[in-house]
Amino acid sequence: MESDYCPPGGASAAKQPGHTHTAHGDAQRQALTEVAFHLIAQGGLERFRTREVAKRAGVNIATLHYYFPSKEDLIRSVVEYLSHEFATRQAPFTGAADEPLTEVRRELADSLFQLSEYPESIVAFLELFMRSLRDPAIRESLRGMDADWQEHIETYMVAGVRQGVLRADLNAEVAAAGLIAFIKGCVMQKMIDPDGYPIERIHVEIERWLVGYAGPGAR
Amino acid sequence: MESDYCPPGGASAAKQPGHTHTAHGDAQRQALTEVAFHLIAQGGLERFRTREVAKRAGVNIATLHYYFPSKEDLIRSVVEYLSHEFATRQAPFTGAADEPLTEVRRELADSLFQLSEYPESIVAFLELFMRSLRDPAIRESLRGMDADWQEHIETYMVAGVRQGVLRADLNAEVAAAGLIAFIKGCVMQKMIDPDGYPIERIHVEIERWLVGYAGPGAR
Amino acid sequence: MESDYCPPGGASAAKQPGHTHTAHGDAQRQALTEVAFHLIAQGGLERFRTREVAKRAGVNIATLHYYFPSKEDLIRSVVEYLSHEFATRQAPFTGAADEPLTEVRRELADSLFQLSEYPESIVAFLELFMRSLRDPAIRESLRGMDADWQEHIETYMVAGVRQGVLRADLNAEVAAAGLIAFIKGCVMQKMIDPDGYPIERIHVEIERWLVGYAGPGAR
Amino acid sequence: MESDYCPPGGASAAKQPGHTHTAHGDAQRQALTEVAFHLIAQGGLERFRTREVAKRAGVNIATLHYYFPSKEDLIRSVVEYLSHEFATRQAPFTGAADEPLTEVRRELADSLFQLSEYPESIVAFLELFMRSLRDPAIRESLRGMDADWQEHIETYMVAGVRQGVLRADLNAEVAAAGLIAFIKGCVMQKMIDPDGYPIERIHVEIERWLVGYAGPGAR
DNA sequence: GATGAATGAGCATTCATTCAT
DNA sequence: AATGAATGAATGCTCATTCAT
Repeated sequence: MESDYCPPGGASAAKQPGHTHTAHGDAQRQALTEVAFHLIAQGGLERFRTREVAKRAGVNIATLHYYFPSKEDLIRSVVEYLSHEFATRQAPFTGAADEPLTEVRRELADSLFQLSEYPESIVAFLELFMRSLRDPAIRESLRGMDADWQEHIETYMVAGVRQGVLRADLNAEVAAAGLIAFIKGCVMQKMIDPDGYPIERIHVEIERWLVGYAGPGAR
Repeated sequence: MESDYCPPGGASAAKQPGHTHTAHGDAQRQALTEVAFHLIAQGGLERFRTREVAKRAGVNIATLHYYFPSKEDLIRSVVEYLSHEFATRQAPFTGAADEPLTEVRRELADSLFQLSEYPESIVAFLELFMRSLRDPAIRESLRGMDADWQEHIETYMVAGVRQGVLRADLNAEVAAAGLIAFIKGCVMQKMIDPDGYPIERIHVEIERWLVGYAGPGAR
Repeated sequence: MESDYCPPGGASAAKQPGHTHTAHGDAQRQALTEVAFHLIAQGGLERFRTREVAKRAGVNIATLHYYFPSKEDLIRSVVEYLSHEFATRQAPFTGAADEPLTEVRRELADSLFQLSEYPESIVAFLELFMRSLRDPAIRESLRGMDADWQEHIETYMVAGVRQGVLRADLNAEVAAAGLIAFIKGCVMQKMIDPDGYPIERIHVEIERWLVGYAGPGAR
Repeated sequence: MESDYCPPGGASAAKQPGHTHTAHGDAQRQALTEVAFHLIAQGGLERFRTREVAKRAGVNIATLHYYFPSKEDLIRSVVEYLSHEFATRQAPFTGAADEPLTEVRRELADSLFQLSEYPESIVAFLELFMRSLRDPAIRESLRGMDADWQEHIETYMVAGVRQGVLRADLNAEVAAAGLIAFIKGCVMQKMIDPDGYPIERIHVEIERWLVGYAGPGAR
C-alpha cells in the first residue's frame, strides 16, 4: 500500500548524527513517518499527536522519540516524505505522446489524478503549507518542491513555444509560475466543493490561455 | 483600527439562545472575536488558545465562555467576521471606470491590496479553509463566501463579454470559477515566496486568458 | 501543627500579578507550600514531585499550577516559608536573662532546639542551599537570611564585648560570621552522626573561643 | 588532569561479582566515574543523568550499565572516588615544619586550597552529603571519611597539647570534631558568599580558640 | 565487551471547560 | 455579567533499565 521509499543512507535529514543506521532502523523511521503522514492528513497538524503515531505504528511513545527526538523532527520527516512522493508519483499516461500540448495536459491530468487517488497527500501538503508560513525550515522545503516543479514545467514550455504549440510570446518562467498557481487554486476549490467545481472545464481554459486564443472566428 | 462590524441582533450564530442581547454584550463578543481573529492569523489554529484571547481582551476566561460556550463557537464567530470583512473591504479604485477590463483589473488589484494591507485576513482565511475540510459548518460558510464572489464576477464577466471586452466564447461561470482559483493560487504562491513570485506579470497573463490572445501579430 | 504564617497581601513574591488575592487563595498557597516543604525535607529536591504535592494537599495537579505556575515558583515559595520560619522560631528560654553569655548560649541552644524539634527545616534548608549554588534567586534569599542572622549576632556581641563578657579584642563581624559557620558545621556533623557527635561539648568550646581562655591557671 | 586513582581489584564496591576484571574494564569504570563526578558537581544529583555520563565518556548507555548496573552503583563509585581524592590531595606545604601550630595551619590552608583548586570536589561532596541523609550506605562512607580526618587531627592535637602549643586542657576528640565542623561551616559560607565571607580572619579566630587566648595583655 | 533498539512509568505543564459566588 | 477557583484528560518529552545481537 505504502510507498517503499527509503531515504538513502547519507542524504536524509531525518538521520540523527551519531546513529549508525541499520536497515531495521530505517524501516521504523519510514513506518513512523507514514503513520504520521496519514494522521496529519486526517486530523490536521492541530490534532496531530505523537502518542497516536506511536500507537498506530505499534511502538512505545519512547521508541518514537528514539527515532524522532521531537515532534518537529517527525513533521520534518513527513515533509521529506511528501516531497519524495510528489516528485515520484505520476498519473498513468493516457494521451498520445507526440500530440502537441501533451505535457500540459499530462500536468493537468496529473493534478486530477493526485486529487482523486492521493487526496491525503494534498491535504497533508496544505497543512504543511500553513505551517511553512511560520516555520522557515519547512518553507524552504516547500519552496524547493515548487522550484523543481517550476523547472520541469519551464522545460517543456520552452519546447512547446519552440514547436509552435504554445503561444509564441509566452514567457516560460511566468507561465510556469502561473500554471502552478492555477493548478493549486483549482485543487483547493475542488476540495471544498468536490461536486460543484467545474475543474475539467477550467482545465480547458488553462489550455486556451497557454495556446493563445482569440475567440471563435479569430485569425 | 478594527472594523466596526457588529452582527445584527437576530442573525448571528454567535448568539446564544436564552441570552438577552445588550449593546455591551455585542461589543464584548465583537472584541473577543477580533482578538481571536488576530491570534488565529498570527499563530494558526494549532496554537490558538482561548485563554490567550481572554487575556488580550482583558476579560476572565470564564467570561469568554459566557459569551462563547465553546472554542468552536468562537471560531465560528471569526468565520463570520472574516466573511464580513472580505465582503466589505475593497481596494481604493485607481483605474478608469469606463475602461474595458476595469472590473477584472480591479479584482486582481484587490487581491494584491488584501495581500499587502490585510495579510492577517488571508492567513486566517487559509487556516479556516483547512478546518473547513473537516468541519461542515465552516465549509458551508466558506462556500457561501465563494458563491458571493463567484456571482459578482460572473455578473461583470457577462457584461464584459457582451461589450466585447472579454472573449466572446467565454463561459462566465467557468471563467469566474477559474479566476477565483487563479487568484487564490497566486496569493498562496506569493505568501511562501513574497520576493520571487512574479504575481504582477501573472496578472497580465490572466488578462490575456480572459481577453483572448493569439500572440503578437494575431488578429 | 503547621505555622499559621500567611504572607501579607502586598509583599509576597508568591503572589501572581493580576490575581486578586482572597483569603481562600492565600490559604491554598500556604497549604501547598507547607506540603512542598515537607516533601523537600523528606525526599530532597531530587525526588520532589509537584504531583505528590498536589496529591497530599488534596487538590488536582492543575490546581497547584493555578497557584504556582511552575515548579520553581513553588520552590521559591518554600524558600520564603523557611526564611520566615527561621526568623520566627526560637527555643523556649531556659537560662537566666541577666547571666553573661546568655545570648550566645541561647544561640547555641536554639540550634539544638531546631535540630531536635524541626529537623525538617534544617534538611530543607540544606537542600535549598545546594540549589542556591546554581540558582541566583535562591542564593540571594539565603544570603538575606544569613545577613539577618549575622546582624542579630553582631548586635549582642558588641554588647557582650562592651560588658566585658566577651573577649575584648573580638571583632563582632568576624566573630559572628565564625559563629554562624561553627553552628552550621556542628549541625551538619550532628546530622550524619546523631549519636556520636559531641555537639554539647563543642558548644562549650565555642564559648571558650568567644570568651577568651588561656587554659587552667592562666591569668 | 584527572587523578590516576584506580581502585585495587578486590576492594572496589563498583566491581560486579562475576566480572573478570581487566585493565581495560577498570579504565572504563574509572573514566565513567570521573565523568559522573564532574556532572554531579556541575548540575547536582538532581540533574545527574546516566545518559549524559555515557555520552561524555563516549560510550553507549548500555555499556555504562554493563559496568554500573544501576545509577546507584555509579554514584557509589563517585563516593569512593571522592573519598580517595580527599585522602590523597594536600595543599603544597608553605609554612615552616617545626613551627608550632603548623599542623592546624596546614589544615586550614588545605581547606582554602581545596576550595579554590578543587571546588568541584567540595560541591560533589555536599551533594553526596545530602544524599547520605537518606542513603545509609553513603552515610557510612562519609562517616568513614570523617573518622579518618578526625583521627588525623586528633593525633597532631594530642602532640600539640603535649608540646604546649595548644591549650593544655584541650580535649583532642572534642577539639578535632569542633575543628572539622568549623572548617566545613566556613567552606559552606564561603561558597554562598565568595566575596564577602571573611574566611581568613575567621581562621585566625580558630587558632585563637585552639591556642587559648585571653585577649591582649593576657598571659 | 559493546551497542542499537525498545519500553514502562513518569514528569512538568497545558487547556477547554465548569461552577459557585 | 463577571470571575476566582478548580479539574480531567491529555501532551510532548524524559530516563533508567533491559535485551538481542
